[in-house]
Amino acid sequence: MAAERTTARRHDHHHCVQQALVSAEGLCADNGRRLTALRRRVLREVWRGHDAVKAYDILERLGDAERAAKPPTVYRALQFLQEQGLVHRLESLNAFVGCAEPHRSHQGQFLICRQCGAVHEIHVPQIATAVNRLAQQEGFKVERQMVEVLGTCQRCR
Amino acid sequence: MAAERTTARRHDHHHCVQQALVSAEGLCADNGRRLTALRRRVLREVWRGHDAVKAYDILERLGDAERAAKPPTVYRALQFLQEQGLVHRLESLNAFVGCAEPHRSHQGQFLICRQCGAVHEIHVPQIATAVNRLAQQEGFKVERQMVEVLGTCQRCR
DNA sequence: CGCCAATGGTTATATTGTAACATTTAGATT
DNA sequence: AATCTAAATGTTACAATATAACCATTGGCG
Repeated sequence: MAAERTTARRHDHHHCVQQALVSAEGLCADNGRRLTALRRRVLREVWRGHDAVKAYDILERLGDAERAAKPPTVYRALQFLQEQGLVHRLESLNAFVGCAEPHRSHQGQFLICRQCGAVHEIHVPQIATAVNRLAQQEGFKVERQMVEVLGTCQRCR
Repeated sequence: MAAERTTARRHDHHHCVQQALVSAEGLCADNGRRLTALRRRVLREVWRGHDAVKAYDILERLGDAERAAKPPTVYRALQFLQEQGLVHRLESLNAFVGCAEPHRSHQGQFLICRQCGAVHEIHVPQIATAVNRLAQQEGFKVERQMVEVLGTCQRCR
């Protein structure tokens, strides 16, 4: 159930999901890309809670009893969603999480709880700034920044 | 050959490797851990250059013609080396890189060139500071920070 | 309608990583 | 030195993650 996966404090998770879907519709429309049924379906699964979701978990939930979904189906949808900024990939977990603010440009900074799996996207501009400054010194052209902080969230302590 | 893998500008890479091995010996001695032949061998392979090395690449180079090495052999050695702080795992690449300063405590911050694969470990205390401050606000206990910056290095531009 | 580019299905396989148990080895102890 | 033991390594088997390549379908367009 969604209840056991939603994290942090209690909240109306249905609202989160709706928000994400509406956001996604808008964003895809703006970009002239199609948010197909499959992609919406996958996005929904990613938004099952606020923790990271594995590709193969989505896969399982996608298939009917008779015919199971195949990996490329999910990976393609996930790639699309990533390109649109609708989901982030958490490299340290090999998993995915929905982006709550796909409009805002950001780099992907996360607090990840080892205990409960909650993923909290953060926005610390100082990090990006410091990275960019150093990169500039080094003559390095930044394309993507990933910041993943593993630890224990407030609730789990 | 090592030459084609060493990155950034020309340098005496043999010196890097020696440095790393000496460092490793000292560190293990201090910690009362054994730097066995196998572990040294793996560390050497990780230090083949300054780019990230994949576990299965090490694996191939480990085995004799007759009997190939098996995955757990490499993964165990890598885990040991990570625990000692002698190598870092690059989550975004599923690969490993030697740590040039295993004594200094740090969080693992890297500039990774997509072109040539060069991995440049950086030390930007402002990042750790900013992360820690935010984590504190959130009541989040930090255990590990990962910062991986993908882009293009000076040479490749 | 008929075309075509985008999307999704399917098969097969590559890559990455681990569990579980057996064997060997290095160092401590007698 | 012989013996013991914990650490290290070997081995088998498999789990988990991901992609290549090719085919079928579909949705929008002239």
